[in-house]
Amino acid sequence: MTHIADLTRNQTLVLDKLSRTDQPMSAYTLLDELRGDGLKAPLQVYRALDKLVAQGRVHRLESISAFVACQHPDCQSHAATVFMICEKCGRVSEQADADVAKALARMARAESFVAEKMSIELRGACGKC
Amino acid sequence: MTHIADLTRNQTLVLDKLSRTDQPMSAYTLLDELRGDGLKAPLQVYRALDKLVAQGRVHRLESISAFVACQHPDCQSHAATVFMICEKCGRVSEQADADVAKALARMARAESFVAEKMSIELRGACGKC
DNA sequence: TCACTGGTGTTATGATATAACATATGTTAG
DNA sequence: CTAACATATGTTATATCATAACACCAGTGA
Repeated sequence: MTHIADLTRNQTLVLDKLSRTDQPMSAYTLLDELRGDGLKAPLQVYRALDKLVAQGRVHRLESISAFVACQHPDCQSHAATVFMICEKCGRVSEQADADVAKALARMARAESFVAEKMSIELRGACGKC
Repeated sequence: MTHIADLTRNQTLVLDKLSRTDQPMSAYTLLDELRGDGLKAPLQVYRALDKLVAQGRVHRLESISAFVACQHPDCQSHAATVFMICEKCGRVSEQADADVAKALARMARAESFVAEKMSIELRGACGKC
């Protein structure tokens, strides 16, 4: 049922880079760090990111225009995904939560709103900071 | 020029413009529409927006890099504010919800995370579309 | 008066993202 | 096989979003 598509070279480079850090990265930072691997233009990174995000392997943090590798074993779950972004150390915690999902589903229903994408992002200070 | 409350001229221009539409606007769209009122540079708009957002009179929609006037009578409430953004007609519905706020507060507590800002945005199709 | 604060105006620049077009490669139907 | 199609890629240029830096001015309070 869950088909894992094979990644192309550029997608692999981007996902590998994101997976090896615990912090989100901007598309241009990714590009800079992948120049040694032959990437030269923003579009090469953005196209790879588009695919990875569509597959759920990478998430875009809207509030900081950056990307993180999915930390979640199964991102196909129907629970809402909440990102807690530490503004001091930059680290991001990704948590799914059924209560949030239920409350949002109820709100959407009340408005006859059909949600296709959702982003829930908290910014502040993590426990270590 | 009639100033609203304690707002400056530029802040008043920006808030007026945002209040007269039911759709979010980008900073540059605001600038274009306010050129007739004497605004000439992006910073004039961004500075006004910064103040208005800090006061809670305007919200920034992170996922679409746009701004909306607050639709909420009392935005000082402690409930989480959820934005439902229709990708067809562009209209935005702003709703506060205690259940969402509680669930997010519980999650943050569990991680010892201290949230300073939060953004909750659903994108999809509204009831009319 | 003088320092301080906050708003304004202006030019320049930085940061994020996509358009448009050319080329290549793999898959599939005829 | 090969024509048609879909998809990935490379490249240049451009669009879109946001801030840095500096100068000026007006109000406030010691």
